[in-house]
Amino acid sequence: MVQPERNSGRRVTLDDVAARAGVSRAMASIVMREAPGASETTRARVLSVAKDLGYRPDIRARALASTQSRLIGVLFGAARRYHFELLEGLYAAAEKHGYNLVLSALTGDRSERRAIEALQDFRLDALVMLGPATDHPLMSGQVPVVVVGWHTEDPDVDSVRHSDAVGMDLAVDHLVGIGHRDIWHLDGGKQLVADARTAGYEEAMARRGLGAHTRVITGGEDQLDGQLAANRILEHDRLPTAVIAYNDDTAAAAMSVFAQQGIRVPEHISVIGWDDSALAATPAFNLTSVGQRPPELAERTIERLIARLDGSSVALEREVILDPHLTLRGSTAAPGPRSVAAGGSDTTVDR
Amino acid sequence: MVQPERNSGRRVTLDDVAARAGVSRAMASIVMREAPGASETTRARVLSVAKDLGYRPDIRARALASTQSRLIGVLFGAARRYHFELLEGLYAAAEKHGYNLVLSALTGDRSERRAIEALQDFRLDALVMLGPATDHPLMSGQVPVVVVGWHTEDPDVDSVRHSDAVGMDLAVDHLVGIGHRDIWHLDGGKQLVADARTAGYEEAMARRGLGAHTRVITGGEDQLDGQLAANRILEHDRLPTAVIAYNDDTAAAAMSVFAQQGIRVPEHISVIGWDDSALAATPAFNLTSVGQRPPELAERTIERLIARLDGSSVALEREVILDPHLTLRGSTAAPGPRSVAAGGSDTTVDR
DNA sequence: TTGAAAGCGCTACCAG
DNA sequence: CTGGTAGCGCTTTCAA
Repeated sequence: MVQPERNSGRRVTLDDVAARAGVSRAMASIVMREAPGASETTRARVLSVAKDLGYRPDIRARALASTQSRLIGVLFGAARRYHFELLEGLYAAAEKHGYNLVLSALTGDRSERRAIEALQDFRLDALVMLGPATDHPLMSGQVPVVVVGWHTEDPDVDSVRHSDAVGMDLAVDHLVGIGHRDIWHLDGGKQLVADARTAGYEEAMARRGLGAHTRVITGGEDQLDGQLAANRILEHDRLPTAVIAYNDDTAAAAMSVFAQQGIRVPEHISVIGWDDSALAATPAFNLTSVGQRPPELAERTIERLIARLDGSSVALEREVILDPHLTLRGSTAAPGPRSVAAGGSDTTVDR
Repeated sequence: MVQPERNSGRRVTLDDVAARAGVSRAMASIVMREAPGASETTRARVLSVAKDLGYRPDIRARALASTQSRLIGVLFGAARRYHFELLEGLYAAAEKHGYNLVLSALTGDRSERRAIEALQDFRLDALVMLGPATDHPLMSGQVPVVVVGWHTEDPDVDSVRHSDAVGMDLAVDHLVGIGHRDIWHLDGGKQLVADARTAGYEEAMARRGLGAHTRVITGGEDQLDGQLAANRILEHDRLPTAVIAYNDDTAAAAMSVFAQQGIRVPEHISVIGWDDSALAATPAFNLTSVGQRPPELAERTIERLIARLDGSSVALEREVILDPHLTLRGSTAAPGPRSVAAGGSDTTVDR
């Protein structure tokens, strides 16, 4: 039941491994680093000894001795479900490339500056920012930085994200396709991503000659914002037949408000969310949603960082823009009275 | 595009500070560590030079040289709002004591073992577990471990949490006080905390002679679980007049389901959540909820860890159990037809 | 009080 | 391909 003591009090070092394998420490180091310069047999032997001894390299010593720390920082502002899904992918991708992740949360009391300082103490090789969406990340220029999910003008910052324009186009296209015209957008408030998404919505509507039906309702990014915005919608004399929300949280919140007012989704109003998160897949919401596969975003993010780090920058574009998809669920249907869509399996629409 | 040199190529080291201050490196080290053995004047001078130079100690070197890393690991399983609020407090408390936090998330693909291994590479001085609620944390016995929010039999693990029994008592007391008798519990599924909470509910009911009105509905911890459980409740011939949910997420989800079925809260049914999270405070839910102030939990957690680390364990109790409070909002009212409670300010009930 | 010196565990560079 | 040998930046004895 109790934790077994690690090999008589002292931890296993590279020297132990080298001695036991009958090679020099340098050799052992080469093998552990997967660096070139060791024969297959030696490599195999060292590896097996290391495993036997339960050797784990000391990242402190490793970082201190080398110019790299093999540490990637991840700064996240909100603990949204979507971020968590992204994290999952980041861990996997980083590990695959032999990197560790250092997480740093940006909480209310903790400014970006403080969070970054804490991160800098670890001597990161690179930084991934899931948020906050600022125009000029503080660590820009110091190490490779990639922001995921939004965009910045900073020439030193890469970005990996999905296209808001394409996503909006998919959403509007779907709705128009089943007969909607009065499609409103419940926006994300005043922030970079929200602006891009709103612009995408307006263009998509205009492109279909629905400029006159365009209407943007001020929203935000959390459930509370969604509730308030939904109430704001209900104040109008004539309701839209469909609403495209900024994200799944606000969409779900709006749905709840509608339900409380006896307005049924999708019979009376169709709702589309954004992120295609687990919340959207929840049976009670069963939300049609625009989404990017987080694992893919994560993979591309790490990939990009590694490329920068290796200097193997084969003509890197500063922005990686992926096409989102639209997952069709039960929250959208043709306008006007009709029965609920069958709760069958989800359908995905790609561009 | 390429890595710009930071501060004229080299970073500021302790030697730089020492040289500039005209003292030995050892002296500078003493000052930076706030260790005894330096005169006031020396200390002041060194500190000022360090600040001028923008010196930041290298935690890698520091950790390597000393037996301590001054790093506290935080393992979290779910990215729930409540955990995030807790994190906020942990950062503040750790910083106050001169410790850094290293976060590690437990995602689907990433078992506790892997997360712990990643953490161990940092040579943590201590570990805080927000989850998962296992009976025997893997790092137990290696470093001080405190689990927050639940309880374990492991004698090497401290725990800081609120009392589920007291919380349930507050909830049941409030409901009974305004006239409810048919009070059901929508439980948290099969996990440690859920069991404790269910037991608390049953005792609280029994204590008031309501044993016959006791009924536990199988639930879970996320919104989906809440939805399903709510539907399960609706299958009964006779509905309860009040429901105490396992947490705010399930409570909110249940409320949504009720609303969709035309059952109004609190007119037809009262609902109490748990965690008193931001979700509960959301106007649309306005949920009466049992809660603990996360900052307090966090503070006690770090405090306890430091005590263990310092060995200043003045007869430490293995468990710190705090009293939760009940925040009264609009989701509870006397049973039977009546109008909605005014949306005034929240009321808090302590024990 | 202060300074010199010995590592912490590892990487990286060197000549064999 | 291999085995010495410097350090990385800091803490920590131990004398002075």
